[in-house]
This record gives sequence, structure tokens and C-alpha cells, in this order.
Amino acid sequence: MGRGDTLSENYQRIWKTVSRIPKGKVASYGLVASCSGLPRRARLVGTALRNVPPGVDIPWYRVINAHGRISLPRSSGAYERQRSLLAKEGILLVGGKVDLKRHGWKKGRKSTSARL
DNA sequence: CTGGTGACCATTA
DNA sequence: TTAATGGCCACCA
Repeated sequence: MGRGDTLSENYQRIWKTVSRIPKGKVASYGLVASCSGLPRRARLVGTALRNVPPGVDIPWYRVINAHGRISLPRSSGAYERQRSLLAKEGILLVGGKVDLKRHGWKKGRKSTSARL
């Protein structure tokens, strides 16, 4: 079987990584790229999320930019939709940004000590 | 083919 | 804080 880096395979890896982001957590495009074996390919993550097939359930809204901001036009309905879906999981935008210290996804880190 | 654009990012000024 | 720059590269006119 052809294993390599075709565009569709890269999308598959990206979608799989995004599906692993726990509820209540968020990850940056760059982190998703790295975790998918595609370092420095943050832009591809944006493209992959834009191309998620209809009907496929992927938590695309848990992906935001490295500054903790939503990477969609403020005036668009898409922005409000993402903000709403995040809020439903307890992730609120404070000053237009997500508190990454609290909601940033860290692979294999125990959430023992609670940060207030 | 070329050039512009974009759900990005780190660095520099 | 904002702005510019270079890297990355799929996609489209």
C-alpha cells in the first residue's frame, strides 16, 4: 500500500489528530501539524479543516491560533459558531482570547493540580 | 507557467 | 502593542 505523503493522507492524519483533542481543550494549528508529523505545516491544518467532508464529525472548533484567538473573520457567523461551541465546553473567550494556560492541550499531562 | 491569497507561526523591530 | 518578514504550500485565476 502506498504509504507516503499524499495530500489526502496528510488530511487524514490531521483529522485524526484533531479528533484526539479532549473535550474542554484547544490546540493551535501549529501543534496539530506537529502532532500529525507535519512540522511547520500549520497552514495545511487550516486547509484540512476547511475541507472536512460533510457529515464527518470532527471537533474542528477546538483548533485556534497560537495566540489563543479564533482564526475566522470576526464579522462572520462562523466566528460566533466556534465561540458558541467552545463555550458549551466551558472554554470562554476573555478579551477575545482563550486562556491557553488553562485550556491548552498538552499531550500526556495529568490535570492534578488545578490552576485557578 | 506565474502571481495572489490564506481557519498559520516564530522572529524581529 | 502593532507591523513587517521569511518560511510553508495548497489552491485558484
